[in-house]
Amino acid sequence: MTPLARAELPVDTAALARFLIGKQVVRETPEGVISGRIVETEAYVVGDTASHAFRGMTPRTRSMFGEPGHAYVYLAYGTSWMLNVSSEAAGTGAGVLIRALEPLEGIALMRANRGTETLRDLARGPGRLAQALRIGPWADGLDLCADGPLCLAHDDHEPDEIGVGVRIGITKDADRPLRFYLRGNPFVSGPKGLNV
DNA sequence: AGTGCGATTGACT
DNA sequence: GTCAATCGCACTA
Repeated sequence: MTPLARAELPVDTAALARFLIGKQVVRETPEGVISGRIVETEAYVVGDTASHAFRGMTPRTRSMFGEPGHAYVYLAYGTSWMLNVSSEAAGTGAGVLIRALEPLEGIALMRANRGTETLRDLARGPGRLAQALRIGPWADGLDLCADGPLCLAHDDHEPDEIGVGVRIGITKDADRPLRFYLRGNPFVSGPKGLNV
């Protein structure tokens, strides 16, 4: 398993969000490897009022302002951890939210982490994804382009058709087409009809 | 120091 | 379909 090289990541946030569709997230735990294919992402771009980075760097968002290809992990609604990939040049705050995975390896571990047997529910949604991979605050700032407990990787799978739509669950800047997903993939989150 | 509010989820009608 | 849980953060004063 070779991590994605930082040099091959598109600098532009929306381009990176699209690029990451079909790539893999690989999680190495003491119990074994967990991996999944990225089937849904959202871009939080420069100048985006929906982005946590919009008002400048804060203690929480510092990872969005570092080198690209690092994890930005935060807690949403006091209940769910979110995994993002930092984008743009160092000093610029932007990132890509990984919203859903198609489980590949370590499915038994994912079931144990999630407390459910339902394959479709293991990593469909950003909070579920983080729970399935046991991603928490420890991963904030981690380099995702290096060997380690969590990284991004290539996938040999044939590229499917990528759909574009509006982002889910936000109120500000809600009309921008910054959500990317694999058309028709059953592991894409969101209300029915948003993955067609 | 106080307060309002989410880049969600799961339980329930 | 509706709705509460839950808490760290950023904004106001």
